[in-house]
Amino acid sequence: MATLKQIQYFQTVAETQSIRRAADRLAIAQPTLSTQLTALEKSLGITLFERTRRLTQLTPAGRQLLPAVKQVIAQWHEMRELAHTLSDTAASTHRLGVPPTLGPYLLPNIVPSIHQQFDRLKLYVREEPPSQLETGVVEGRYDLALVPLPLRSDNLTVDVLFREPLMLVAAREAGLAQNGVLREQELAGMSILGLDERHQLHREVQRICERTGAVLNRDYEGTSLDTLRQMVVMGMGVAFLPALYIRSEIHRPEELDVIRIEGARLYREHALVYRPGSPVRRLYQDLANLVRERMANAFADVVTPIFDRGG
Amino acid sequence: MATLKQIQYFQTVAETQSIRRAADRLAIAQPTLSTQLTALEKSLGITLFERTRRLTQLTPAGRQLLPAVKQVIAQWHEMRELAHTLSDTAASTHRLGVPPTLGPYLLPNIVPSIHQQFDRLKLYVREEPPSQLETGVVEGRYDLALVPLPLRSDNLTVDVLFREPLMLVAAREAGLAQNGVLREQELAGMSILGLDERHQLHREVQRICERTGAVLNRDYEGTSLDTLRQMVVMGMGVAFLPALYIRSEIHRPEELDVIRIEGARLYREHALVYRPGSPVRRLYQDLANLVRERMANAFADVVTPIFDRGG
DNA sequence: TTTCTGTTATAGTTTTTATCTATATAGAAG
DNA sequence: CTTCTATATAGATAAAAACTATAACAGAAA
Repeated sequence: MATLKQIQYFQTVAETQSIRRAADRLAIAQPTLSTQLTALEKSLGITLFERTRRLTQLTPAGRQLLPAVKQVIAQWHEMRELAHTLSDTAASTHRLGVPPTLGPYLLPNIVPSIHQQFDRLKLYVREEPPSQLETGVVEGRYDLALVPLPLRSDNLTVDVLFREPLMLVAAREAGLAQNGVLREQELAGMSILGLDERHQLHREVQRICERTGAVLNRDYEGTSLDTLRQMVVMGMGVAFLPALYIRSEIHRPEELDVIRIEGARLYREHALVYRPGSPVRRLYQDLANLVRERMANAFADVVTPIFDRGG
Repeated sequence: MATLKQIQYFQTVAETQSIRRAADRLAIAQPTLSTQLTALEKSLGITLFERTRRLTQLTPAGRQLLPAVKQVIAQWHEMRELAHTLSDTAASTHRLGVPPTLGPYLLPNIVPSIHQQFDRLKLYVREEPPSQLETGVVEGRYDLALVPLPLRSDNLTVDVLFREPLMLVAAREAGLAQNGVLREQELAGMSILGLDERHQLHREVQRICERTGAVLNRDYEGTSLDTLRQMVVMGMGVAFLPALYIRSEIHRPEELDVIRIEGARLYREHALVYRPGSPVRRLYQDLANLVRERMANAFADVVTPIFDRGG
């Protein structure tokens, strides 16, 4: 069937113009080479060499086949080189899924650290709603994903990363801010703006409202954190926004008040998930740790890293 | 060592996302595929697949190696296709050597016939003095050559093609032409112009002069048949020119007389030579026959094809 | 839960094929 | 004519690729 070995043999004989010398160079016995050469010729249906005692040289057909043979060998070497660089698992491109309410505000803060520690690792990042991220990882469209807890699937490995508070954001003119803090009870009856229901955050805010007696305004829903924020600025109501978004995007305190709610468990938790069978799960664990450490070092005032709980 | 088979297996498993299905498609047993896949992974130092019961899918590294693998296989198929077209020996490019005093005047007459009969055969033609053509064929720089007889080498197969008369050419004003014929004796003492000694024709004319008593003028020698002819036109003397040259190049009879010498064996013989070991000698014999037939059909008045004598 | 089904991995065997050693054969050189 | 050197062939051995049978295991179904 024309093996790689055989075509390597072919090339060497063509170069050395001698079966004997080629055999030496290939470190095999001369009869082996003779046999393999004949086998190759038979499988190709071509006489490749004109064998004489003095020299073994290419036939016209063999001469014209040689470049094609070299191409095959060259491609093969290229493949092996690529395999070699890829043999470091951290040298591959991994497909990372992120939710739209987290990715843009978290990744810019951690990607540089990742590149610093795993300098040859590349991330192909895509944004999707968390539910689709989960199935995406299960079905293999992603290698790993950042998702909010709790998970629907139970067949994924979960590395919990950190807890991110949700802060109440109100227009400055509303005058809600009493030294930046409100008690949970004061939320009762308040009209809350949220995202549309395709976002995971919709449900999280919904749960908070149910618990605190606040009223989720379903007449106007944001399609992104940015539009939600604009709605607040325009005085349409107040909203719960994730701390990383606030830290990342809200820089003009004169327009908005950011208010912490006292006593309430107002936060969401993010985890890194991947298939338990992934041969590179170790790398993903390392990545998870890297994220936690980065959060602890530079974002301790914003989020709470979670080191102990595993998946 | 990563065989072609193995990387084909790799590709098939990647496509089918299942070892079982890939084994079916490859018409091998499933354990064989499992084993070979593992062997490939080991030899590449990469885990290519993430195997679960539900599906077997590529790892990030495997995903990135796949294009390179496809390249190798594609090149390999290309090589096999080329081999297939080359398996017709008459589909290759053969290196043909010709002497400068024959090639330009013979080839235009026979190449069309060759292309007609062997439509996919290609000839790479080079001109060199016959002695170098001979060694060129022996040493493998040429696949075959047209050379004048007799040969120096005795380790070449010789297919004698045809006999080409040498005609005496004189300036019209010299008035030598007596109805286009002279007797051999009349050559005695005549001053003959010839080519320089690097040409085979030099020696041939020299021999004729010795036999007939003519005198070879060594003060002025032509470097090609064309310059020799110009010397004759300018009245510097007479010369022996090959019949095919005359037929091909001399169209203005007013300038030159072409004279046949009666009774003398004034001719040269041309042969097609090639290495006896050449695997395509059969093709070369066919070519030789083609040339003879072409000469017999269209050039019977100029040359004498030789069908019987072999090498 | 247990069973059934489908998938991959492992064990052991057989077949194939690649390789070796020894030797035959045949040009080329002395 | 012998010797040298290169390739080819024969026969044996070793390597590896294939098979069958079966284990292990996850997920679906009973």
